[in-house]
Amino acid sequence: MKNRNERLMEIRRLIGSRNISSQEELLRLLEKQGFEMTQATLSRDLKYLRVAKMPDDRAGYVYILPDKEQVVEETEFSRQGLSGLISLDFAQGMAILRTLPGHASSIAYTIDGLDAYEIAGTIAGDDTILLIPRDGVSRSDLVNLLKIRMPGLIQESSGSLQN
Amino acid sequence: MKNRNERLMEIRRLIGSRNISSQEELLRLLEKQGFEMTQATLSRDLKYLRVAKMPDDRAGYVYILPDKEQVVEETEFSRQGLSGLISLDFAQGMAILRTLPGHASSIAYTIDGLDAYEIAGTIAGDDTILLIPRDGVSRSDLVNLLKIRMPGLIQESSGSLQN
DNA sequence: GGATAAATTGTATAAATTTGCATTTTAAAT
DNA sequence: ATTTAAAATGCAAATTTATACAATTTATCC
Repeated sequence: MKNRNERLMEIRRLIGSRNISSQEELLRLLEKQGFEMTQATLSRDLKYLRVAKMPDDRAGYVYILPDKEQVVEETEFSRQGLSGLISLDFAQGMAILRTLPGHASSIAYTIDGLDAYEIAGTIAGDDTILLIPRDGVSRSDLVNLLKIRMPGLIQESSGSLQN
Repeated sequence: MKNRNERLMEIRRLIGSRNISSQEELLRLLEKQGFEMTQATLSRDLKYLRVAKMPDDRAGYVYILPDKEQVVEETEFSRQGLSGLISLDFAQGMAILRTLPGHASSIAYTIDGLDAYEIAGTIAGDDTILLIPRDGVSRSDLVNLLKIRMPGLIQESSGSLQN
């Protein structure tokens, strides 16, 4: 199971970091990183990750990540098994964090442990965390807090889709 | 050439107004509107319009417009008439739906299936749903959305629905 | 108008993606 | 440790999408 999650993260990282226009192409990149799998599995992974394929002037078609603020990369954090964050989104003054399956509560637990003033509380499901900031706390306040106090959790952005 | 532009507009309209998951399906809808064409041309049109195909929980795959705006359409919820909603309230910019015991997740599931822009996400417990609207979405926007796309869910007589 | 170039489309086919089914792997239960 | 259930994966086939090429339509220029 650990392998699959690592693979999912790597897929996100690759798609976020360059223009990829077919599953075969992505498959080869994954092989270079040591992941062995078939195109069929990759198709399922992309579906799971909600990766869309969009027409593009330059490359013909490119894969794009569905989320806005987001992406994660392997760091000390993920080596400790603490990461697993897929995306970070804001709505109605709150933050919605999507994670790999089963990772939400452990991440939320760690966030709670920060005892940060900025965070009023969190609610975690299986793969989603609702983070409620205190009144007056801005998005960037929150992002900065997480960047500083939980390095590795949030990675820099990449392309986004609608919404 | 006038025909092509009309067709492109109609394609945008159709994609924006409902969930379409294959070019064949879209092709049939276009034929109903009096547009005659082949799948090859449609493929080119979609590329021209930069329409992306994105995985979706309910529908498998859905075409989405590169920009924004989505229209509404009737759902199958109306036929099922399986409400179970008790009340709808607003607090902290969010909507709190109370349901009959055990009904929350199924209703939330259906709401999620709408893929409505206005709704950033939902969290369902046993008899409560927390619905998080996107920034800028008003109470009446939300109520209207639910009235239109999930007819039968909200009873006009329900007391707590003042906009 | 008539000739020519550019754009659009259909046909047929290639390429890419998804999926049913069987198998293997992993997790859970006793 | 065994058994049982659930999840993940590969393989092969089906489905879906993209495209090369030829034919057609539309625009442009004289």
